[in-house]
Amino acid sequence: MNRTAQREAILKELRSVTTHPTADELYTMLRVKMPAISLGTVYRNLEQMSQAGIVRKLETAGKQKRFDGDLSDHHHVRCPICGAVRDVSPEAFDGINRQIRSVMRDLGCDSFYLELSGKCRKCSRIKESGGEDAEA
Amino acid sequence: MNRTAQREAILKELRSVTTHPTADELYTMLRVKMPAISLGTVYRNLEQMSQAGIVRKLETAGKQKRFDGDLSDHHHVRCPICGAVRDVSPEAFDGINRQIRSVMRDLGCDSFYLELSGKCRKCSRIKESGGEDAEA
DNA sequence: GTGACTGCAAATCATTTGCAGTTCG
DNA sequence: CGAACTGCAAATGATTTGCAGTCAC
Repeated sequence: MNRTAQREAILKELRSVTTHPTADELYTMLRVKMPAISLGTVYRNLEQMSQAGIVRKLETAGKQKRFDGDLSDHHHVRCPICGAVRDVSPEAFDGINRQIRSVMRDLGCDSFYLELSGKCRKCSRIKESGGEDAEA
Repeated sequence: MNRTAQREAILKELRSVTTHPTADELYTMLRVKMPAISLGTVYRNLEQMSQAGIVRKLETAGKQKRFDGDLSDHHHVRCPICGAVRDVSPEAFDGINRQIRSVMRDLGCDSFYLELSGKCRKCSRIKESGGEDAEA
């Protein structure tokens, strides 16, 4: 894998945020500094780096994939209204993860993905029915 | 919600299998008995019934959505090679689920999805590199 | 030099939607 | 009858891919 300005910019941008952006959110962010970058390149590099284990492609619900530059072992909360994803601190899951891994061993599984669902701050504020910018 | 032959056929078909079919797998299965049914109708009804809580739309990884007619509380194992989804018996997760729910309470979350990853029987047989009908 | 990579545009694939004609209650 | 539903076909949205020109090593 070669070093290219685009790849480095993508990785740097992804690592600088905790928002688990989608490919095109990243594309929009990147264009500020690098106006000529193309969406295809963003997709290609994210895919490549996730294959290489440099970034993580999240297996979240919702149609757009989200990416995470933080490779540490942690889980996510996804807002069912707007699709935003935030991290949960891993400590609370220490024991739980251990137990899940033990069950996995019996089942011959090799990894798992645990996603919580809970409204984000912004969407909690929006009372009832006033549903704005919804996602799946 | 009206009673229609299509809706009943879809629900009956979905409940008769444990394969967690995608909309178009279901469409193919249904056409045997009901050749005139359309894919759009299958999609529309699955969406509707999942909104109504009659069936479950799985939040699995992979691009195609899968559906489950079994509403009982259970988790899934997804084959990373072919995308097939199978159930895991809920007993092993009794204690784990309880602990997760307790953490969720602290975080203000209201549900969670846990997906294991493990090769299905068929894909395990395929040695190395002989990768056939892959999915995401 | 050549293989990896880029921007661009067209292609693909799953899913959704508009429409005009049925069917259910 | 009126609302909910259907089949069909066209539209949408995310992602992928083919291509011709560039860049990294």
